Amino acid sequence: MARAQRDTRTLVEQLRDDIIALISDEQLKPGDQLPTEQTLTETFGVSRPALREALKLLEQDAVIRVERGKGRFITAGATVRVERPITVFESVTQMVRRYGYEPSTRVLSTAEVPADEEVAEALRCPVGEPLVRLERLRLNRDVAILYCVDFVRRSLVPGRLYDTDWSGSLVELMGSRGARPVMSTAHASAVLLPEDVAARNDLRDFGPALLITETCFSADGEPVIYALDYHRGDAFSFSFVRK
Amino acid sequence: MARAQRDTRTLVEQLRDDIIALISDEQLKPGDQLPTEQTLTETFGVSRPALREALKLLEQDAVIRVERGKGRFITAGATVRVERPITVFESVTQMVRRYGYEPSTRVLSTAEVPADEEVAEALRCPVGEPLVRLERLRLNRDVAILYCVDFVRRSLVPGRLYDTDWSGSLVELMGSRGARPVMSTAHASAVLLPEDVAARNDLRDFGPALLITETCFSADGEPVIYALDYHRGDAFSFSFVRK
DNA sequence: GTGAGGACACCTGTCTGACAACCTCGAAGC
DNA sequence: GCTTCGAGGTTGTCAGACAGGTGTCCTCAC
Repeated sequence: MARAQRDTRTLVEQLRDDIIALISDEQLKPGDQLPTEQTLTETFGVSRPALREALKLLEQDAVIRVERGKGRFITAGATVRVERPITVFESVTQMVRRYGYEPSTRVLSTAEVPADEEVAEALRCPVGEPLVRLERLRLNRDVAILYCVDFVRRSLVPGRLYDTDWSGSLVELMGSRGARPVMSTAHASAVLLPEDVAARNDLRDFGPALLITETCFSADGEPVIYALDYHRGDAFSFSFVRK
Repeated sequence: MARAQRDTRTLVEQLRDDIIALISDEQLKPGDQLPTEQTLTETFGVSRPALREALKLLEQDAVIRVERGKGRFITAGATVRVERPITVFESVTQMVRRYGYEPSTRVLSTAEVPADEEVAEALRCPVGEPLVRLERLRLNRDVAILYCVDFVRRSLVPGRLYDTDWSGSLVELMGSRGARPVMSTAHASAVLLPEDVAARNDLRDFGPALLITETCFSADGEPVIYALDYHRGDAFSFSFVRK
């Protein structure tokens, strides 16, 4: 009862964050014991089930470890955190801005193409399905930092291709069409720009690229965008936690 | 009570997996409603608190979404899964094997070096701290696929450097020293092999490399290994989920 | 004095029952 | 036809209780 209800989050989520704050405040280190359930319920003024749900979340997050009959203990996961990991979904546009770039976008080409096997599998559509293929380049102060190829189902973007503004965030665009991507599966590898692309766009000095091949899904689980993003090697570095 | 107790996992964890199985069995799709708490407690023969803890875990995993007063619904996260994502910690040795390679390891150099600023910050030790610098190459059928540089505190591997077998998994080695890494923070970027390394080891044709810079932590939260792993671009591709 | 055993306190795991807050939808009243 | 109200369904939260594992300390037998 000792708890403000302004917060729209559920009690459990507040509790989870409160406990993290407590670990930080008390400077608890890996191996240290967390206060017992009874103590915590009293400190936070909540019931045991609510507290236990919050603790369970932290346990799944590898922040704490539980030993029956003994107690709960801080693990290494409590100290190992990274800001804005690549595993949090965001649009390429957002990501680029977050890196401090304010890029201009150059639309290299838009075309209606039939789905080949690779794209068809990713977008779960028949081979030959009409798609829009979008080819773009993002430049920061006239330096190309990102070369992107995107595929979306033609049926999701009806109308004439040149009536649409393709220079903004594709995620936003799909969002306005009622199919906003909210998560994705991705693969990362290191490549060079395709030879013809480098030649056509004067990108010989692009250097090694981090290629992220990403299939974006909308809230109803439908694949919406299939994207190949070539990140200039010396312009991007992605972080993540492994546990 | 309808539940086998052989399983050493806690009831909640079994429940979480049971619910995932149920989603799969019933072929529930994103947007579909999950059975209500009451229904689920009856089908699984468990209490509501236990069930709720399991549901909370799935909620955190973005498998389900809850709307108060309405019910729980499947989200895209239920369908979007990836096997063996890069976000699960494992040793480089394990990872390479998982890719189907059976590489030989060539130890290029071992040396005792003082920590420079970059490494000192990662390993949270003073600049100048004595470290072991280990330089290795992994070859698959005589093709170099991975070039690794590792740093560990000298104090963790006492004894003469050449008395230690450095050709195996460094994670295992540290494990036998009581400091087994269990998680890490990592950064990925695309680079070329350092010029001198390529020259010295006849690696001109290595091509673009996916560089993963990783700090590995032991269970007690101490940084144990600082590693630079250059993955040959055409030999590796890492997958992960973003949500 | 010493070692083995048991009683007990402490902790987490699980269950039961209850009430509050929120949503939907239909029926009653206007 | 429209609005209002209320009943029923669903999740959010709480209180209390018992079960089972762990560690400690005391006692008792030797």
